[in-house]
Amino acid sequence: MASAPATRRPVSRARAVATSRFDRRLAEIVSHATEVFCEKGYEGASMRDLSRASGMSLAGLYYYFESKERLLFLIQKHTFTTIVQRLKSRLEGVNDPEQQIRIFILNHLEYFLANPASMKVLSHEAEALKNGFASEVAAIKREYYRICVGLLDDLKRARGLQFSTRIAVLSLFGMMNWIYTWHNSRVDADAEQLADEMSDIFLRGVMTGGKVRR
Amino acid sequence: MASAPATRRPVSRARAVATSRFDRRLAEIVSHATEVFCEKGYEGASMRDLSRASGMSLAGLYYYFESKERLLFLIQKHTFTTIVQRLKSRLEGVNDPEQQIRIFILNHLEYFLANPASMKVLSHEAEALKNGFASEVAAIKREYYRICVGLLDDLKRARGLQFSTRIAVLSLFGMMNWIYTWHNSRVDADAEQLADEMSDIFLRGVMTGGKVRR
DNA sequence: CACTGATTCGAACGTTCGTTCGAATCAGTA
DNA sequence: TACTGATTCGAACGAACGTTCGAATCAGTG
Repeated sequence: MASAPATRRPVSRARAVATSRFDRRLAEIVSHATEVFCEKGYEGASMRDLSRASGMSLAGLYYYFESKERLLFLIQKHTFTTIVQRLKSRLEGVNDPEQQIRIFILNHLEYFLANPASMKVLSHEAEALKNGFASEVAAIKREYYRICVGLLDDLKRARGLQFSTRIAVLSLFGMMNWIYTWHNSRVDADAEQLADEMSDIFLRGVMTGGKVRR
Repeated sequence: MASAPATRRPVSRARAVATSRFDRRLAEIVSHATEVFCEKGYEGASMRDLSRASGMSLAGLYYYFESKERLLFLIQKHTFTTIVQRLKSRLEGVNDPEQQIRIFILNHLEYFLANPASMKVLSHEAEALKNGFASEVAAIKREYYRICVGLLDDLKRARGLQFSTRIAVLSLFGMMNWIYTWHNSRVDADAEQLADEMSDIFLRGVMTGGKVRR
């Protein structure tokens, strides 16, 4: 999250207090905006919608960020950074490739179900940003993708498997990210069980040798 | 596809000719609009964009459909209807559940890669329609979903398997539909090979008994 | 040719869009 | 208390939005 007004950074002597006040308010706005973007889509949501949702005047919002696009950027960057950071800390000390992949899936789904609006905005509005904003988020995405590729390559090496890592990783992402289109917390399982079921399907699918056909 | 101007149906004596002329022109517009919706999103694409892409004046477009929303509806309905129709004809005469599922996947991916723009608009703009338009497309989607559930239930019965059909079907849809976010025809395999790889992952995943863990 | 309905378009409608600006208000120090 | 920078807002900007309308053009028949 940023820590300066959209226009000019206030060099305040009471830095800690002023900065945190600003950041807290920005975080509130980001949170409300996430819900609105989730519901109406980035293009479909107007600044006036965001104003209404956050209880702040239209003009007031621009004290916290310089454009609607930057607001989407803040949401995506924060969400993606958090999920990668949590993943790294969870993977520490685990060496078995299969366990690592199960952790990858669990981490992804737990965050997904705990922050469905953020994750929908991240998944569904992936093409909405342009130029600098887009490339910064793309860099995080690439890192996240690379981590998963690494885990799968480890698994292949450890078990002497043969399959296209690219297809496998992207299929896995598809399984996981598609959830935003169907998950209903009132009828569907929680993250842990969902992660188990998807992990089973994916890992068996990728680890079982020989053709299933016939 | 419809067969009447947006406002009032022309009761022409040369029905065959007039109707087909109208339909041909509408199909061209739909085709151009699909590309534009694919590239800029439904909300992000303006009627002026569609006018430019199809080479017809802004006002002229409204002779062929009564609103931007109805145009999206035409795209989605035609795409979905076609894919379901092809699936049904391909499934005829096949009885083995595993083969049926492989056909389901192949049919989906072949259409996906042959009509990437249509399928992206279908997948990505699933929530853009409202009320009547939305429910008509939702009905086709439900039928498509139900077919896949039926095939998987058959497989479970035939092989004595145990897994959540709902999770399996939706995971499979995720794998397949996510393709629009990553497929690059210059580096990725063709539909047949892709379908084989995804079928292998999915079917092994769902058919392999016992825990893989440990 | 004249006639008719199908097709196309320029121009404009009223609305909403993202953003800006200057003035007002607030909070915190001196 | 007076002062200062942080924060908020009403009002407006020009641009772009989806849609409409009446007139012009086209194609096909008599």
